[in-house]
Amino acid sequence: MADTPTTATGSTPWRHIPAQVDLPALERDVLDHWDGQDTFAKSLEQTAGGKPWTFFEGPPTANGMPGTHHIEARVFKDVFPRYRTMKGYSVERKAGWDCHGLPVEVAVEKELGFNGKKDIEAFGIAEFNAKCRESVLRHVDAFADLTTRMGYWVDMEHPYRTMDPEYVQSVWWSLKQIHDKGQLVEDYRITPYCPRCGTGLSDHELAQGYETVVDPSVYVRFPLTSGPVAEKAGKPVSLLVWTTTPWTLVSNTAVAVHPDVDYVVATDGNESLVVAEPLLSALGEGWTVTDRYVGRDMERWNYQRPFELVEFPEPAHYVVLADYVTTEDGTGLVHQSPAFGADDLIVCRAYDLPVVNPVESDGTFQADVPLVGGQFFKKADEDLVNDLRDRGVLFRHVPYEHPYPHCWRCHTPVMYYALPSWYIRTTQVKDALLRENEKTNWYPESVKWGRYGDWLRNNIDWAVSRSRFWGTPLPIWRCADDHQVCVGSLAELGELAGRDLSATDPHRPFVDDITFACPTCGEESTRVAEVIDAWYDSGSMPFAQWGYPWAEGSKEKFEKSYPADFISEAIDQTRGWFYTLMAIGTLVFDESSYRNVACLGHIMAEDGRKMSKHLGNILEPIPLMDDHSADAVRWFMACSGSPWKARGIGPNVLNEIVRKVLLTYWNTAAFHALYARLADWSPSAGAPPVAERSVLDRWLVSETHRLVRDTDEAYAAYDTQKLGVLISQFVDVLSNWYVRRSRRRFWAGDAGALATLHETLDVLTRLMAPLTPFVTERVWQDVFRPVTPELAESVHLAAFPQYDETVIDDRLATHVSMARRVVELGRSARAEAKVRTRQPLGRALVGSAAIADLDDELLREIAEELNVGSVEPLSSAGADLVEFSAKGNFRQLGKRFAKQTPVVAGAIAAADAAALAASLKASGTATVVVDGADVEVSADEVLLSERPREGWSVVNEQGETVALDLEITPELKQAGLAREVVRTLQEARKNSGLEVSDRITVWLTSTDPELSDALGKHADEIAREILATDLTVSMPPATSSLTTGTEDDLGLTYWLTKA
RNA sequence: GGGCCUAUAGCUCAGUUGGUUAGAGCGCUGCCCUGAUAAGGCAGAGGUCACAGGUUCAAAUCCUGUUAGGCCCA
Repeated sequence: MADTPTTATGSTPWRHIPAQVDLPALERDVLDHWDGQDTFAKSLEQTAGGKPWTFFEGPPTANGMPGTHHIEARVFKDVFPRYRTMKGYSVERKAGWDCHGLPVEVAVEKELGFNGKKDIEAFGIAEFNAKCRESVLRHVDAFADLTTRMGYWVDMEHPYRTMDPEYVQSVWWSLKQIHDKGQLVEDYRITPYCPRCGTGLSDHELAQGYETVVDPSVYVRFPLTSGPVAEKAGKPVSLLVWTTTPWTLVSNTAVAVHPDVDYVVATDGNESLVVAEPLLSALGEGWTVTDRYVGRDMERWNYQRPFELVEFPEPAHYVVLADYVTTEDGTGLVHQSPAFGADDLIVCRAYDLPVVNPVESDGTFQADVPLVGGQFFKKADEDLVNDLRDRGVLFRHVPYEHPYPHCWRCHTPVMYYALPSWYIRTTQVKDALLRENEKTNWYPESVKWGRYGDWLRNNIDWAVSRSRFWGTPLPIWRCADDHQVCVGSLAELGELAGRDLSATDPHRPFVDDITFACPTCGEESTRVAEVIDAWYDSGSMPFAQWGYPWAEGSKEKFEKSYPADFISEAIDQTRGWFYTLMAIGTLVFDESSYRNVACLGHIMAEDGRKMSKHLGNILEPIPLMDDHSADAVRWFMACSGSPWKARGIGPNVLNEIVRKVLLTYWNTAAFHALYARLADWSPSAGAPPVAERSVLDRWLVSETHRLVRDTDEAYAAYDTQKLGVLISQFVDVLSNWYVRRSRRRFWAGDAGALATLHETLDVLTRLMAPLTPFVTERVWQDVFRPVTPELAESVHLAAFPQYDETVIDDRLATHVSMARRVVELGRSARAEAKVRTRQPLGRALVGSAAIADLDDELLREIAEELNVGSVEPLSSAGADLVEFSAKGNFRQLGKRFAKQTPVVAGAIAAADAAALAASLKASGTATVVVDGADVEVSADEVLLSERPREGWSVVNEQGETVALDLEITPELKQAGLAREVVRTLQEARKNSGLEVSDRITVWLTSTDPELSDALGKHADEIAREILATDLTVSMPPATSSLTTGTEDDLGLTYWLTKA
């Protein structure tokens, strides 16, 4: 690395790796290194011939600043391509920008101080769109900085942009495919509409304008004219219908009932009314039920409509079935007016009912409508209700308070209004969509047939047009006779228009000006006014990013990369990009465009609340990474908690990742480099065969292969949470068990230990590289490449490690974990006895179940770790010292005894444990008495534990026992004092700034006779431990300049100097 | 109003096919260990596993309902 702070030392290639490291500074260096070496490009070149593994980048809109939440999906979009690249796949990574859409227009409108579409038209569409074009790329640099800083490798040099002419023409081509199949059609769409402003409102605008108002709610009689109860003993029978918008009754078209709800006919003696049974109480007192029908049996009963004010194409005015009908309020019979309600329109369309709309676009009734002609729609309620009352069809009238949307600009009540709109008939490919979804792997799986599957099963046609300015123009031209031509490219348009249009900007207003003679009738064809939903743009990226099929080479690129192996975005894209990608792919190619999709939860502030300016809890992404390192942030995004759930990020959790994972890993590598350098060891020097290495080496080799196997599986299954658990646990046990227990061998330059740790760190570095690409690169450059120059020049150009299943030794794993367990219990026993670890003890006794798993090598490790002379079986203390207890193993017993389990377990607990133990040991079975009968139980059905009676410090947990012999002989006492002296001098060495390998000269004096005795007997051992070439038990010569100190508790005074 | 997700220690979260005494980290207290470490270990305090029913010999785990929060949609 260019300006690395690490340096080669002397003749050895081993670099000095500092134990402390500034991760953010390290990352800046690594970024420079990648930049200088062109590492990303090399990784693509190196794998160019490999099997393709395709990833699609979901395009962000760059008209806002990137936030910390943007890092989340980008981590997933980086980790798996890096992993696949290390596995030899060719992974193309093209960035993209989403350029069109209403949010862009709204932002520009706000900048210009505009107040609606009229202002834009006055300003000029060309000028307005130019502003949008500029706005949408305003923060591309900020996104690029974020992308670079976090180590997301994606090609930002050649991104696709949804506004580029090549992209737009590709979108046109796909729309033409859909139009030619008759699946892109014009129809009515119910839009929230402000009649004063004359404009539709977006959902976002609508949400801002809710106000609580009091509307008349009316219960109206609709007399039946057909069906089994139309005539009831000469008395009229009516459907009772409830509505809060009496003005829509003028255009009543049908009445909807729920197919599965029970409806009743009730009479008060004068008349009969039909209502849903759960809402019978709406009628009041004195009504008796005479008949009942399930909703689905009422289908197509005819009735007489409430007003005869407008002409109506028949057939209409009958009962229809609709699942959305509820029995929460009203009567369970819902008035349908498809021009003014989205649900109404869907339901009525299914019955082919007409859409009758007597209201002008300014919100007034058409002038020729009797009674209410010319009236504003809301104002007409009063006259209409009065008329209903006068004619005796009004059953009840009550004021109804509810939230109703108003225009956020002018507070005019919003009208839900049928406007012509272009639809893609996705309902026609619903079965194909369900089929494609079945083939898709969702992470987490619950989304597949949960939130997303529900959306597909309830699929509705996609209203794809927008009456706006900045978007892909809908490429449909038509003449007065509605002969439509959907144009698939500028070349095609040029042919129709008879001139070269290849350089035309395919946006409004330029394409609006192009007209041609209708190919069918010769009359003038003009473009329809709309642009398309920007979601269609982004859902087209699998082919449009290559300009398919027009751009040169686009066919090859497209065919090679469709469908994608992997996409990932946050959960809010289920009905957004995840849907539009699948829908467009299925419509155009009859195949969804992705196979695996990771669907992430949202990123919150550390307090679990949404990050917002209002709360002042926003964490800016780049400062966050500069404070904690990008690797830590990446690790958080991938491995902390479940990525499928909302998660809070902040300094606490990031600091923990740095300390527990990144620095522990770094430090283990630094430790290895330190002792490999001191031993002048080389990986090429050859090491003893694994089978001849020490037990901990053999164990670590096995665990390393296990880790490769498990992480490889986790990567392949997109399970980053599991990766985090596997790697962090491995790093912890590597540092705090393997290295800790092996330190003496490293000090001695043991080739087996050095080779084992070297190999393990190599593997660990590779398999962590996709997650934490910075620190692993630095370790690769500073620890591995200097000593093995033939290695790949970057860890990201190296191969993912391989494993050998036959090397994974489960028995050895069990044995080592038992050893660790015994150590844990031994420490606990020491703490309980209040005997410090530096005081050697004679022996530890271990329960017989545990000791069966421990060979001599492991017993030695335990003895050393616990500072005891030997570890022996508990039974060696003499049989009568041991006390047994027995418990039933519920899980085992449950299989055999089911209901009797607790009784048998009780019998085991009540039995003579010593006899039970003896019998199990002798024959493998034992007999207990259950309800007077003998029952035979086997060894695995009984949990035995044993403990000595007294004079020992004993810890007994979950069947395992460790006992410490607390007798401290004079020899042990002195050995303990020697350990204290060693400890004191090691501390002094460290404080005086000596290197770990420096040799020293030492003088010691004591004021305590017992200590003096110990110094005399253990002088050689002390000298060896503290690397003293010369140790004198006396005062030093008066002239020397020395480090000195005293340890009062011991009565020790020391002087030392570098030898 | 509908659908989905979530609810476990003060905080952040694990918890396999139901099974013995529900775990970890952070934080707190005490002690210990340290020739790489910003570490590590042992112990202590801290839990009505949101609530209410149900299934079962046995429920944090399976079922039903309720409450609260989140997301999407109306």
